[in-house]
Amino acid sequence: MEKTDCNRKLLEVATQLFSERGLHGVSIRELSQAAGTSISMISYHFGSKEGLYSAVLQQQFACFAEIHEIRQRVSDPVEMVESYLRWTFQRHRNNPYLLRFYTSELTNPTAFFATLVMPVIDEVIVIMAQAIAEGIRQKRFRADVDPTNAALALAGMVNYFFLSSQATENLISHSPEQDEKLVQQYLAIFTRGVGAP
Amino acid sequence: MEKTDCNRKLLEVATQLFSERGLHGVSIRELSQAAGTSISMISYHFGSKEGLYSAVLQQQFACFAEIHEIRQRVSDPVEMVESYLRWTFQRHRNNPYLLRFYTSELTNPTAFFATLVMPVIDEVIVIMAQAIAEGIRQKRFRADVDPTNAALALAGMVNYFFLSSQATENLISHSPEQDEKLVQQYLAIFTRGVGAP
DNA sequence: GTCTATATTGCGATAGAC
DNA sequence: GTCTATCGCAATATAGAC
Repeated sequence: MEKTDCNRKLLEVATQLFSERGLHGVSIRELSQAAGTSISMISYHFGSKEGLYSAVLQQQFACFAEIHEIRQRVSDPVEMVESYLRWTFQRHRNNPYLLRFYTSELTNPTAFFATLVMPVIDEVIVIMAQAIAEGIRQKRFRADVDPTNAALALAGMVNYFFLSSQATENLISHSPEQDEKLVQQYLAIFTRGVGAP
Repeated sequence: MEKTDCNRKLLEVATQLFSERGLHGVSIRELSQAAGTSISMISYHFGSKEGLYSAVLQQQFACFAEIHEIRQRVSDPVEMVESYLRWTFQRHRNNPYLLRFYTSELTNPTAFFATLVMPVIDEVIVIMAQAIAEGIRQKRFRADVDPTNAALALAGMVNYFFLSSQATENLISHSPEQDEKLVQQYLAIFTRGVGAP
């Protein structure tokens, strides 16, 4: 293997294997073998197995920063909800491993949860809660809606579609062609749900 | 330790430890030590570490069968949604470990996912989709709502509240005293969201 | 930068005494 | 039914050659 192509390949296979079986479910033997390199390359490039996991995690969660650009571009609350939904669908489509790290860290947090995961999740929730609060101020959303709780409900609806896909593959199509239809369904449910009468 | 009190104690500590760190994150040494017994008791009572994990899983997911009683007792679609929400809150409150096994199995499925987990999840989704379809037939919900997708959205809203609790403990109260308020918020968002105009 | 070989620790499972 | 002791193996990490 040439130069530090080894580095890239390790990150690639680690992303898949860690996402499928978690930090403890994969050995550095299997990782190095799947990457077509030797076991010592993990320590050399990433310090340790946990160092490799941490590098994967950082790569996975980098896309959450995009929420800031969206917030800057979109001012209308309803448009913000629609943008969030479409962005979230695209995020999961562009990166089929993301949700596994996301939920795996939420339910069985590793040492990196507090520094790498929780901050970016909170940022998104806070920004969406702000958008919803703005909708309430504009009297387009009901005054008795709790912005943070509504933001969680919104995130829950869309993320659960991907979270449950393993269990519901026989009940509903998960084809990307349905995505825009689903965005509109969730948008309709949510905006009518929190909308002023 | 007397008689097969050992059995009970092992199940108890295994439930906590497996929920926190997953099947691969806990060793039988640690399990037996935490249970105040010896390592060989796991093989003796449960065959293997995986056998113990399987026993825990069955115990955890037994409560999902309660959905059948609810369905039998409640005929009104809106009432069914409210009953589902309250039942789900109670399920998570009665058993703080349930959601971890639930999502851990969804994202990093073990050998038991297909037989122990997926069937009970699907049952709940199917029953709720039936209730929503009935609401559409009664023209109380909109005709353009997809029942299965709406059932997933409903499940997503409420489950995500618990799923994200580790990340959002600084953003929103997770005290049980708020539960009824949250049930009403989710009920309002969902029924208005899918409701006929 | 990458390999092979190895040191060391911890794993799951079980044999055999009681 | 429960224990101690141990087997065989796989784990992470690293030393040292190239």
